[in-house]
Amino acid sequence: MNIRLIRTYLVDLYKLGAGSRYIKSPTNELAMFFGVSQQSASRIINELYDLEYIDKKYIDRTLWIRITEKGLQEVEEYIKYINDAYEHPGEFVFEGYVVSGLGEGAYYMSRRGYVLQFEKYLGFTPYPGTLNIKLRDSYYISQNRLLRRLSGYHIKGFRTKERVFGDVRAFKARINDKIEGAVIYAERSIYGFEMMEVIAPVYLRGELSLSDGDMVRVVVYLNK
Amino acid sequence: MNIRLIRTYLVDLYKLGAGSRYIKSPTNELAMFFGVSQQSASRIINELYDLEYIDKKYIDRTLWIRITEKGLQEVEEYIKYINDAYEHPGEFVFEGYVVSGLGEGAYYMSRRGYVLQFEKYLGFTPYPGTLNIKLRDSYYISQNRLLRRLSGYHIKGFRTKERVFGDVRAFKARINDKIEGAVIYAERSIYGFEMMEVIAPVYLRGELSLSDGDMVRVVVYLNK
DNA sequence: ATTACTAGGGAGCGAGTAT
DNA sequence: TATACTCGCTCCCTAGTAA
Repeated sequence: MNIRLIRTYLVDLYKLGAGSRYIKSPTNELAMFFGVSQQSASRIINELYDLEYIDKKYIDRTLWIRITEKGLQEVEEYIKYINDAYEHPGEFVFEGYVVSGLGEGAYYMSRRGYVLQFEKYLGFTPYPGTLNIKLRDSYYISQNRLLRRLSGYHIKGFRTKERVFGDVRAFKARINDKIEGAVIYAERSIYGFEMMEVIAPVYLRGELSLSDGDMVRVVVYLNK
Repeated sequence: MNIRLIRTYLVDLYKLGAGSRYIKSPTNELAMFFGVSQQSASRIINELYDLEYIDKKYIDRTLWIRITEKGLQEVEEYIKYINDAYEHPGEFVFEGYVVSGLGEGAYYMSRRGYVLQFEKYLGFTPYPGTLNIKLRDSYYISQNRLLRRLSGYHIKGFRTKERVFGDVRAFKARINDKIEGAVIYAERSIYGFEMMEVIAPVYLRGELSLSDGDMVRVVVYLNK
């Protein structure tokens, strides 16, 4: 079954109280609650059971169900996403810790081929260096994976005599609710989705008094 | 398209910022965000457009979309439901105003055929009379429609020489976070879904100092 | 480069009905 | 009375590709 449908049915079962105990759930009643036929309710329950999102048992041939741990995780993640959508439309909020990079950010950020485009698209001249952030938990990591697939500003790569500089994509962002900068994704990044690279017109570690391990909040604008 | 799917796609578009302005939405990017193919994203967008949940326009052959007023209502109602599920699992919360009934509640509540069953299933002897509540808005009304379809406690009807008393269904409930009573649904109710009838072991108007027009909060337990 | 049509397959649905 | 199987129909999905 489609994961989108699974989530909505699990929320309905959660609403009925199946998140904390077994509840009596005759399929014809579930059917009314779901807005489907009795047969579909039966099928849905059995599919959720096969996928281990719910447990079920029968008392006098009547169905009792309870959401499993796996199901609860799915519900809670979904509810978190919905709330986040409501509270932060058009933005992705990230939290993570400052870590030291390999120091090569300064070199890249100061290449004239990039700088001119950053100025054009982002409206500022980046401080020569990037702030590396290790995201706090899996929710932010999966959000980062998603963000990275969106297009944002397209900074074109170029080549010099010595080597090739790949494409970079950028999204404007606000760091610690204070400084306007950007998140950048190098086309061939050495980092996985648990890391973010942030640039700004100023030296962020200095301006925000940041040291390795400090928590940082980055709000990425999707349409700015 | 299935209303459950519609809602999830609308939430995604809302998250992308389409709730407050037109956003650039190339179908291949939407596809990645939705987790479907480019072709499906295109189809989904056009179906949402046909159903008037979104507006769309093209700039240089690229799609820009915005959620319509109708779409926003759908999203907001859905988010409200999800939050409610999270905050009140196993309960339906209602708010409404005290209104005067036709006074026939006292007569019904004191029929021995009903009283014995109320005692058995609900654990209290109802005060002879019902508190009539007119629900505050459409959200509560649709929730009441849903609740009424669930089974709850089944109080069987009976007949006397004079007339027939129909079946009644009941759910335990807490009134104004203070008194434990029940919501009852007469099989052949004269009221629509905008009304609730509440009973309790005590005289609610007296115990809670209620007059016509006062706001009342009823928390219905689904599994109690 | 971007949208969206077409065709084929599979998922999801309700009615009828066996158990 | 309850669950859930079968069947036929529709809806939904993707790949290929036209515009």
